[in-house]
Amino acid sequence: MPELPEVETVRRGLEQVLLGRRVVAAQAWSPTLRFDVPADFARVLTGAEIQRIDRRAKYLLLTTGEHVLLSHLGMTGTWQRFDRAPQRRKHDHLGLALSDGAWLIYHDPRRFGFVELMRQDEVADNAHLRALGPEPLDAQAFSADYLAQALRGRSAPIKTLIMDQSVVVGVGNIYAAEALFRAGIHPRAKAGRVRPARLERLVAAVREVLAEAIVAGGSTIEDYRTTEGQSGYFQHNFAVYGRDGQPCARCATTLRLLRLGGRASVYCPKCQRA
DNA sequence: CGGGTTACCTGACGGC
DNA sequence: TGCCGTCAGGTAACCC
Repeated sequence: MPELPEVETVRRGLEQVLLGRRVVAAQAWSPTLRFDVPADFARVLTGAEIQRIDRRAKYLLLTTGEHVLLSHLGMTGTWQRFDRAPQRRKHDHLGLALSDGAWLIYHDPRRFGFVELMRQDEVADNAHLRALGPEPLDAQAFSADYLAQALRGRSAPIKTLIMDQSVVVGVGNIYAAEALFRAGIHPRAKAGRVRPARLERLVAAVREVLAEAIVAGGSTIEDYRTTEGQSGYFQHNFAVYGRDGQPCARCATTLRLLRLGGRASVYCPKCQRA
């Protein structure tokens, strides 16, 4: 589900919910998500004060005095706030009771998400975080020059590689498709052969589409919700994602569907060229 | 190493 | 109604 704009929206929501409150009780109802829930989840978080909430790539990092809770939402994970202890629903896996009486619940039907606990000094070499590429909204780190160097010599489709979190983070299937449309690049173009001027457009398009989607609170296809349970609304602005068979908004050509690495990839055969 | 496929899990939807 | 196949915002583990 959630790509960078959705995770960033959740991060902002969690700041509202958590900062300045204490976790008075923590519970893990499910022993495993994608991976095992840490056995000391409840012990470590009970009594903790969350001092900061950061996002790196599609990961959320909740920092207490000593520990960091790493959370990835997978495809269908949500962190949702309730005014008071809610009735436990199917697929509610984790719960945090807060000092203001609110509860924060991690809900994830497919259980592709996961949480991990570590000490602050272990963050830098955490296996999930270590190999990540630059943040796309960091203009210094994610430049056309950087991207050209990262893609040099690579024959995989450009779409596959901009979704590769070691090349650039935060871009998933929706925003890859949207950014490639905006940049006029065919999703199957061989990554190492895309000319510098077009990489320049792609870098700009990635940044633009992500920034617009953050403003819109992300995109809700089905499961994604903010901490307040709201849907995002960027899905109303999709130019290509989920629109195969419909006319291109720019040139009216019928949008086509490709499958790359098992992922649906919709594009305009006229506006997007290899 | 790079590139490609499969697996993880549940639910929704379409076809029969 | 129900069964079966397919698909879904991600990523890690395999294979060659």
